[in-house]
Amino acid sequence: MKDGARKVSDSTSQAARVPAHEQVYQKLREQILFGEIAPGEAVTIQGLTERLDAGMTPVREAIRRLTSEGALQFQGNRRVIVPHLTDANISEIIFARQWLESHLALRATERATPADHQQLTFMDDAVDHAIQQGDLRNYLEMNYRFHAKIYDLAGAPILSEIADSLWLRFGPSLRVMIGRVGTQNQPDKHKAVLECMRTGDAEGSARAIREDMLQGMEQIRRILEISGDDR
Amino acid sequence: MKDGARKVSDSTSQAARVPAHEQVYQKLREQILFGEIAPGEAVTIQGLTERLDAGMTPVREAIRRLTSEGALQFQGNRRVIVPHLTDANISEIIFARQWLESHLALRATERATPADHQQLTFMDDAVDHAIQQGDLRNYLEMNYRFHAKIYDLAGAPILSEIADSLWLRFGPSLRVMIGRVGTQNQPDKHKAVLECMRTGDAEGSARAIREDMLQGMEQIRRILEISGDDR
DNA sequence: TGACCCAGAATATGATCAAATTTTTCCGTG
DNA sequence: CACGGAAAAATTTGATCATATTCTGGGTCA
Repeated sequence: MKDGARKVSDSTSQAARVPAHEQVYQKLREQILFGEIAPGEAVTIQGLTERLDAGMTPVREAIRRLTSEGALQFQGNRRVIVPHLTDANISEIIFARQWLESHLALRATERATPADHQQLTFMDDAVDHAIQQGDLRNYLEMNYRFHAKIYDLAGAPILSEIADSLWLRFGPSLRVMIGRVGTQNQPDKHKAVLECMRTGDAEGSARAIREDMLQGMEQIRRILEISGDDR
Repeated sequence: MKDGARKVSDSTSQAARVPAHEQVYQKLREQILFGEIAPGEAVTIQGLTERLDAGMTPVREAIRRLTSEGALQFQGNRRVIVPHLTDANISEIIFARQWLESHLALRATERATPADHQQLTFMDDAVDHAIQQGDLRNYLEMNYRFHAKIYDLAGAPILSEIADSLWLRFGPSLRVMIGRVGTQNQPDKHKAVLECMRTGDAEGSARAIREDMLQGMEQIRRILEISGDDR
């Protein structure tokens, strides 16, 4: 009954170890994180089963997970959307990230090895490259990976998860903001962070990361304030 | 084929508006939060379908949600357990709760009305009552509700969610701790918090809540340190 | 001790039922 | 005669379950 043109177990040869619901989760997560789904846009189960070529159950589970993390939002009735950020939301996120990013950067600086410094430098170069190319999607991804690497280095899994989940909340709006302002106008403090990490200046890293974060978040706030039109 | 001895829609008469996966989530969440499932204990899908008298799909979704929130943990293979807390975990939770609880208490103090003060007083009385009775389960629940009410008053949904998810992480261990120490030896700072809230001393509330939290968390750390045996 | 087999548990699909939104139809009014 | 709006039909989408399939772990036998 399941004869021919299905995709039984050939998907990625040896990637069969990863359960479907996990794969679906990862894919959907990235699509939200990097703004492929706009704030306010609806996410339907059946739409995703086609879009991601998956069954209904795995999609369902992925949606639940992302809803828990604040990346998606129940819409009273049983619709699910990518939430809009309110001004109050942004304030909360800024408040939380001030603590989180500073602390994680501080710990990361203390624990990072030269090899880690090099990896971070590569990532930052990739960010710069994406900026030059005006490659929006790649900019978002590389910028995220830079920060995510720092989270990872901090060796604080719980705090890292919280930071990650915050990123999921503002990711879609970040994309809107950059889409309007352009990648060119994105000054970041990554160079300063790298310098501090190399010299072991943990406090300095924390301060630089905090400023980097604030720049971005305030820019999001400004853009979303002006244009409440993206619905 | 759906006629006879099934449980089609008779479960709770008019509670049909709440989806099953939501109900299952709430129930399982409480069971974890109030320590009915011990750290290290396995949680099986089929076990829950019986335990909560639910279908397999809703149970699955509830487990995914709780896993996202850190209340459950994938065990490499496809087992799911209530995670053990490590010493490092506790440090992270303390760090996070220090700023979260303080900030939420501060905001709550600024926004609370006399009616809210009264509700909090009732809740604290319930805590005291549970302590006198030595009613472990009720103590845990009322203590949680006291804090949750403060989160609610703060009017900061994102931060509240984070605080809630942290509670899910240490809930099971809190139960272990109190189960060993007894409800009697649980001094709390709730009275001080209430007094500060009534007089509008926001900083004072923040400090008192922070101390209350620290007391509890350090006690958990101490107990778990001594006895690595609960597995 | 190591390989094999079996039981049980988890993953994943498709079918089926229910709810909600959208579209269509129809009637009354200006 | 056209327009607006309410009611009803139709379509779309979500919720749940029964079932088939796959994988893990443990026990047994050589």
